[in-house]
Amino acid sequence: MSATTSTVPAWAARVDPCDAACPSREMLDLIGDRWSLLVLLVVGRGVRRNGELKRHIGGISQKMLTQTLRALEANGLVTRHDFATVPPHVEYALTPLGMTLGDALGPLFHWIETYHGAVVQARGDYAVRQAEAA
Amino acid sequence: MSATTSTVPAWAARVDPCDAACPSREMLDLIGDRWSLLVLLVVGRGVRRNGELKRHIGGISQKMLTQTLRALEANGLVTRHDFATVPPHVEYALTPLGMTLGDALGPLFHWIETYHGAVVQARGDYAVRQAEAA
DNA sequence: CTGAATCCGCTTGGATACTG
DNA sequence: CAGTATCCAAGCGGATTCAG
Repeated sequence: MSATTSTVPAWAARVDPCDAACPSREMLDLIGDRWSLLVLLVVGRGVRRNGELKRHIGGISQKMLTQTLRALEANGLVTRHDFATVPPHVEYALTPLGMTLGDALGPLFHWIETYHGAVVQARGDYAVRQAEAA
Repeated sequence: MSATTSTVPAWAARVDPCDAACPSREMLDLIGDRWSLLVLLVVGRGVRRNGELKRHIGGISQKMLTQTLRALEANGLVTRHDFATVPPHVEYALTPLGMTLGDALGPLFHWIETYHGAVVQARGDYAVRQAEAA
């Protein structure tokens, strides 16, 4: 560790957002929307069919579900299997690549569980501080 | 591997997106925007001042930088220290809570580095498949 | 230097109706 | 059941301007 600015956490040194061409940008865009992580999660749970997914992910519209699934498919994270039957039957599943992403997301979900309470409280404290300042 | 649906990855069992009141929803919303993760990352790197941050995070506007910092502050992830001097001097830093989130994001950043190439290739393959189908 | 405030275009995303 | 297409409102977010 050298002197100057060096106290950089390990996790912060890995990507370079300064560079617009950096993978972090487009990858962050892919998962940085309202539904991708949720869909990834539920598909990872083994929910495979369109209707089931829509019922499981409360609040998602058909449009966004399809759109999100297509994006995930286009990026090699989920597979889409159309049985070409009548009535239609389509099944989605995670690819091996998608599963590795799921694994990488594990700590994040764990953090959410663990620290959600702390965030809520911090939010309350902040609101109080704002009120006092005003 | 058992037969029916039971093969649920460990990471997929942790949160319940079905429940609109589930922490996963609001937490996912907080980080699921264009800039939050980036700002969190750069602040984690020790970049503390407004101007520096804007220069480091290519493409971010003053408006979004301030807005994002305020949101992170309101959720207890970063601190804002105003030195109340002329000219103005303000410094941002991660809270301990913010650092734990950074830690939880480490595997995700690592995944991005590791599998970015695979995603790009998958994207190419998908495009080819689309072209052939058409 | 830090940042608040305004204007405004573009995208996001929901509701609905329609197809196979 | 699965999915597309269209319409349209809301808000995200950038550029600019003003202030302390």
